[in-house]
Amino acid sequence: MPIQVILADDHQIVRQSLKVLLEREGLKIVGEASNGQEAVKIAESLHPDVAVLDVSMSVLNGIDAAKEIQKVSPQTKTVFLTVHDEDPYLLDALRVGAKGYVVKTHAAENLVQAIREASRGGVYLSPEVSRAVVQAYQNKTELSAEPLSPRERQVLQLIAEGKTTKEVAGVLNISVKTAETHRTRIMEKLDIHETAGLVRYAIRRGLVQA
Amino acid sequence: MPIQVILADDHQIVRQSLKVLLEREGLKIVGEASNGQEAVKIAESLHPDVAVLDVSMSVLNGIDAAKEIQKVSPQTKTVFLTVHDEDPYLLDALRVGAKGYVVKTHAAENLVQAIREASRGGVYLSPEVSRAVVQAYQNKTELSAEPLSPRERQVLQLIAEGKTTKEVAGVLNISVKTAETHRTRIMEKLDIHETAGLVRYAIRRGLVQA
DNA sequence: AATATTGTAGGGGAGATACCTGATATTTGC
DNA sequence: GCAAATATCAGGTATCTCCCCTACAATATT
Repeated sequence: MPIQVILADDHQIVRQSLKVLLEREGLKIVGEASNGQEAVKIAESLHPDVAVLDVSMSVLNGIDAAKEIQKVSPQTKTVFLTVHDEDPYLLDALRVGAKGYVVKTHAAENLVQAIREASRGGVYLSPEVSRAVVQAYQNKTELSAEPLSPRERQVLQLIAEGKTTKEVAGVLNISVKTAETHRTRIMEKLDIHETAGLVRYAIRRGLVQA
Repeated sequence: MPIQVILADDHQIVRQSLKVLLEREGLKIVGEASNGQEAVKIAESLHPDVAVLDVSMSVLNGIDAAKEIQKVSPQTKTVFLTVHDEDPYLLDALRVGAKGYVVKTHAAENLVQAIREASRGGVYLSPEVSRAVVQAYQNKTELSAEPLSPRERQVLQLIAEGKTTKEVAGVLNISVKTAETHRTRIMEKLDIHETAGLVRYAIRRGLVQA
């Protein structure tokens, strides 16, 4: 039985291409998502073996999506596929229990290998990033903790994408007042007190692209 | 005889995937490049019918690469494949004689169509961007790489730095209403309607740092 | 067991933003 | 030289932001 995979990437062309490539390798793409929220939904209904997630996606980023997916479909292993080879992204990924981390500049074989490895319970990291992990382990380097909770990060991302508080509430299916509370707490924690500052912070953190 | 294509994208995985997809459509991928400089080299030696170029690439970006390719292989048509759907990028592309402009969030069929169209001397633009071109033509607006006046750029920068309209007025020694007017016109020109969008634009344009 | 954090929700209010209309003087471009 | 763009200023309004406060249940943490 082929390994069942879902793909989440906000670029449809990339998704379609990956699908063709992965299916040629004998993997079964059972679902596609153009953002993290969609990915969580289809993971919940399809319970795939592996979820391949881009880190930077609109509405809900890959990291937070992975956390959600763990809850709604614990057997699903997560493999990140991303353009970011910087430590913080990798460490975030590991913290949410990633079974694979593949940088887009690398060969497609890496991704295939990561999916296969993840599906049988193993872990696969792109060469450079595994070097970073070893180094962090050796130095016992603590990762600078992101002060925001997952929900807050999600709200921040939506704000940075230009959503009003009302729209944020709509997307997340919560009351406007709750969205406002999140917003307030984000500003408090980051000590940033205007939208512009939040947007710049979100871009630095990679929650949204400039 | 199949259309001969070269692919340039700094993400190997994306390139490999696209290759598989395009070849399934009967196109012949005769070369690959991971940056603009490489793309120029292989265009020079292979003289493909079409060069598919990502706009953002290291070493030499897609726009400048296209210019070079025109010189070393005049018969090669250029199709841009990019994540950017903003006017300035499109304009740059058109200025260097692009025969196609496809946004990555769109379906792969668009890319295939663009390549086919370009190879037989036509032009193909993704729906949104062609809308922008038509609009610009109708309004006789210049699809300006920088549609803002110096003053507007200055105001935008202050906004992106987190200043309120009142503060902007203070810094520039103009009335709040004038600052407001500038803000309004900036939004009009850029077709961006929230602060968050303005900030992202300003960062992309390099007016402020994230 | 006690405390802190998170996610949820609400009341109320001052100020900012976004959009509408209008105007006038100056500079710029063809 | 005259039209277009630029920079200036103003009144009005609906909506949104940002801040103050409270509250409670579910987790985490200690």
